[in-house]
Amino acid sequence: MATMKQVAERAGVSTSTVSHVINNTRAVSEDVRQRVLAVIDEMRYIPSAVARSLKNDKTHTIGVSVPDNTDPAIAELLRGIEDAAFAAGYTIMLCNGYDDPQRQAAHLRGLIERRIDGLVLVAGSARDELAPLLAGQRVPVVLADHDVAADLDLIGLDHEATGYAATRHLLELGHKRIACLAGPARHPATRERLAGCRRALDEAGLGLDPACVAHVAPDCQGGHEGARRLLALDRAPTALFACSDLMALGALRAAQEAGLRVPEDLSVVGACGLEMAAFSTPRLSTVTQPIYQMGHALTALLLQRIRGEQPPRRRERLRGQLVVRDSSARPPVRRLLAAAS
Amino acid sequence: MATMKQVAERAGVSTSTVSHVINNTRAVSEDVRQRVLAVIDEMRYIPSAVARSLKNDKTHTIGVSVPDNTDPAIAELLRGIEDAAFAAGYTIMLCNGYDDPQRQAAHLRGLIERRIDGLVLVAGSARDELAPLLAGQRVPVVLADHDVAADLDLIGLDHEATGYAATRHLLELGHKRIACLAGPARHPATRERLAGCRRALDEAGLGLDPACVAHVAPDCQGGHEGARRLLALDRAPTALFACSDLMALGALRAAQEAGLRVPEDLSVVGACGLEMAAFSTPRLSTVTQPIYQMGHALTALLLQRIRGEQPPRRRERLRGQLVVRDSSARPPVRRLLAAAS
DNA sequence: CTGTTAGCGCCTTCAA
DNA sequence: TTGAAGGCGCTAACAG
Repeated sequence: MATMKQVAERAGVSTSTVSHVINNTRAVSEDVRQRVLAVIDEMRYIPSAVARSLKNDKTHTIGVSVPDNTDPAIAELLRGIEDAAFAAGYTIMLCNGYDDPQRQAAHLRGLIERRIDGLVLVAGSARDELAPLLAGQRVPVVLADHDVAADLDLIGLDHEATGYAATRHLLELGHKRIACLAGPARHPATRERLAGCRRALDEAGLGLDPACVAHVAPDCQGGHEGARRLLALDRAPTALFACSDLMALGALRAAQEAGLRVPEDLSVVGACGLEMAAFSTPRLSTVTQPIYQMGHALTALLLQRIRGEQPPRRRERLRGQLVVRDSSARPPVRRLLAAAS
Repeated sequence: MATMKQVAERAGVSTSTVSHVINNTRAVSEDVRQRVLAVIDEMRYIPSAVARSLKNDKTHTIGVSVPDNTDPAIAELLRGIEDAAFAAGYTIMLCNGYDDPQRQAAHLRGLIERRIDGLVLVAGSARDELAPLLAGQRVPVVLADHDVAADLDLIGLDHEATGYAATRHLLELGHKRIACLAGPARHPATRERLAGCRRALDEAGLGLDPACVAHVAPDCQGGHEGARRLLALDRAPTALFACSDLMALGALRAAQEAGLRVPEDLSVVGACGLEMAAFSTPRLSTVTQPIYQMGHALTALLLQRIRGEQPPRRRERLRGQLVVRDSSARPPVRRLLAAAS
């Protein structure tokens, strides 16, 4: 791989001249510039960002640590991050933690070794392991959704509001017996959505029956299992709030298998706004989440910090929007009467 | 950020000694080693991979260029790549090309500047722009699925076999009028699946009616539109082979809206093996694809090349497997008769 | 307008 | 068992 020195020799100039034509960093006579450019082209010279980084103490690379890029929500976040980063000339280093603190810590260390300019962290459940690593270095860090430390920027989703909105919707349709299909209890997002659900129920004077909460894996499979369990309850719910669309899709299937029609016998509301949730049968009512924007905003903020600007500490949670489609409707009359009696 | 020099000073030794305790690269007396280690810990020293890279001409980083990480198949591939890379101590640099040659070329250049040790390339439709860049450098490159140059390793999917298997399945059920919901015609994968479909049809003496092929965007939306078009045909098909599960899901919805029951009135077979395709209503019959394995194998191969081993040029296409679920069945009798008349 | 030089942080002979 | 020194490829004073 050609080096600047070789280019300089071949063009009969000094390396600094080559450097300056490349970076437009000082006046160079036109004929020299042309000659240098020609040699660069001829030798297919591409400057080494690693040498540059060593000199400038900047890599123009940002680390992104996520639990699992296979989760559609994470994939969308990643896209928002990558778009913003690319527009600013930055490249992404991607790490999947799989909620494994060991692995996450190892990844983080690798990123720091590689001297990333900044980090977008979706901490998952493992906060404690990362704190010491982060503390020692002064790498700008922004948090996506999962909180880790109060003195870091955080842009997340307002899960409580999401849970509340979904549940209110069900309540307004007339449902009295509402169950919640929740993700793993250790995930804060799940807990918050559940809290929002509970608040709506409390306000309606109904309360959330602990038996009506199923904690399962946050995917179709999990949603399927959880819904099956909930639908087998003695006083089965007439409506389900699933904390994610994937789980909701699993629930739709469980309802189908139980011989229940959605929405006639059972209403289901999800949360996330996946594209395919608009194409399920029935089309899923859901609370969309501005995930792409979250990734984009997060990255824009991180880049500000990297540039040394000192925007005020940002801590906010974006709100989604209820989209009513075909999976939610008024409760069946019989059940309604039964519940009222 | 602490440097090795600072550590050396604080520990009262030379930098070379520090280097050697870090890398276990020559004998160091136990007390010195302990002292150095203590200082490292105290100063939270983390060695700089960029300096190391400059010296060793290795970054332990591999670039990954994909069309769009939001596509579930790509996300899965990415996961396979990341897993294999992480296990070997490598980190991923992710780039989304969005099928935009300009952007892809810019990304590739960025990766080369950063001196990635190797590249996993999902070329999308833009091959020509990348060739010159690749040619100049001698970065090991492995191709995922999309072919670009014959002298590069390629591990892909056997799309032809996939199309064939799906169509055979439909044929064996007794369908005579089979349509194909295809992705953009410029995607080789689409063309190959279509070719497999055509071969099966030809073998059965039926042939593929051009009117029965709809080229649409490879997502739910596209599948929905395409299916609507196909189902509105004069002699509507009794079965649909969708070149991806996402499109198949969209087709399920279109059928529903057209008042057709799946599989009683219409059979649908997808391809990919998404988790959620097992939870749709009805559950989708599909041809699964070993995408994770593809990513894993590709990366293992790339790492071999990076290490300088010279495994024989590899060119292969992995086969998926037909999974029959609930979206495919024998054609409706009336239509069968109509088609036969 | 152009060249010389000193390092960025690390590894690695070569000496001691 | 340890240290000194040169150099990886590049940038940025500092001279000329």
